[in-house]
Amino acid sequence: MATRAGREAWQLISEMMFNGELQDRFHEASAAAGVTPGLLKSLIHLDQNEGLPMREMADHFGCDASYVTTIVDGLEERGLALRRPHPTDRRVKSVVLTDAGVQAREQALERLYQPPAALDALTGDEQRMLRDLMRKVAAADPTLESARRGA
Amino acid sequence: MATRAGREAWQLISEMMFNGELQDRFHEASAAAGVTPGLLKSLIHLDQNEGLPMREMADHFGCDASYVTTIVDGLEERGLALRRPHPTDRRVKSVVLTDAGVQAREQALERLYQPPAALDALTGDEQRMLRDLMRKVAAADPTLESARRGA
DNA sequence: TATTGTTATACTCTATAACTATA
DNA sequence: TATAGTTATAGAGTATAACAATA
Repeated sequence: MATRAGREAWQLISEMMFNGELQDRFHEASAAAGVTPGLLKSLIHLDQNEGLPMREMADHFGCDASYVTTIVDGLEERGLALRRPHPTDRRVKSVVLTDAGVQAREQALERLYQPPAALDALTGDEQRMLRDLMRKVAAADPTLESARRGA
Repeated sequence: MATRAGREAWQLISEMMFNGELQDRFHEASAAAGVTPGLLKSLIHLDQNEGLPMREMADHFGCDASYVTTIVDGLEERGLALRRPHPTDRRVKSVVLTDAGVQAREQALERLYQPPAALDALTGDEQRMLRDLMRKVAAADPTLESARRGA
C-alpha cells in the first residue's frame, strides 16, 4: 500500500510535472514537430512495424472513431503515417509510421523526456537511486509496455 | 548535470505519468468537480486570500486575455470564484476563490496527486527514499512555490 | 445483423480584432 | 498614449448522427 511518504513523493512528482518549465513541454514538442498536440499523442503511440487498427486507437484514447479519421488524415497529410489494409478483415485499416514518422516520434520523445533543471540538485549516486526506485515502480505497472516498446 | 541515470529516471516518471491509469486523471478530476479541464487548471492556480489579477492569469498560462474572461465567467457561474476590484488600480480585477472554490480545489488535488497502484511495489523504506529524493529536487525548483502554497 | 471507417454537422475550446474604461 | 478587461467573431479540436462497405 502507498504510505504517507509514498503519497508525498508522488505529489511532488506531479507538481514538478505540471508546473514551471515542464508545464507546456507537450505544446512545445508538438510545435517543434509541426503537429498539433492531438497528432503528437497518436504519433507517440504508433510504430512502424505492427500497425494499429483505427478502432484500437479510438479505444486506447477513449475518443470517437470519427476523430481517429481526422487524426490519421493529419498524420498522412504530413507524411508521418499511412493506412494499410488489414490482411484478413477488409473493413479494418491499420496505421503505421513512415520513416519520417519514426524520426519525428523519436525527436519528440527526446524533448518530452528531458528532465527538469532541478534534477541536477541530486548527486550522481542519488540520481542512480532515483532511477532504481523508478525502475522497480515502472516494472510493476502492467500498462507500460507500449510506451517502452520504442524506448 | 543530469546523468544518464537521471535521464532514465525522469523518462520512467514521464511514462508513468502519461500512460495507463494516470493518462486522463485530469479529465476525470475535471468531470468530478463539474468543470472543464481549462477551468480546473485555473481553479488550481487560484487561492482565497491573495487574489490574482486576470492579466497575471493570462501571463501564467500563456493564453489570451479574452480567454481569461471566458474562464473566470465559467468559475463565477459555478460559484467557485469571483472578481474583486483592485484597491488602487480600477482597471484591474483580481480573482479569488469562494469557499466552494477552495473545497473544489482541494478535492481535485486530492484526486490528482493520488499515486498509481504500481507505487505499492516499493517497500516503506523505499517510498521514504523516493520522497526524500523528490523533496530535494522540488526544493531546487524555483517555480514551485505557488503550487506548494495550497498544499 | 453487427462492426469498421468515413462524411456531414454541431458543439466546445481558444485566439484575433475591435472596443470601453482607466491610468 | 498605454494597459486591463470585455465583446464579437473566427478558427481549431472533438463529438454525434447518418452512411457505405464488409463481416
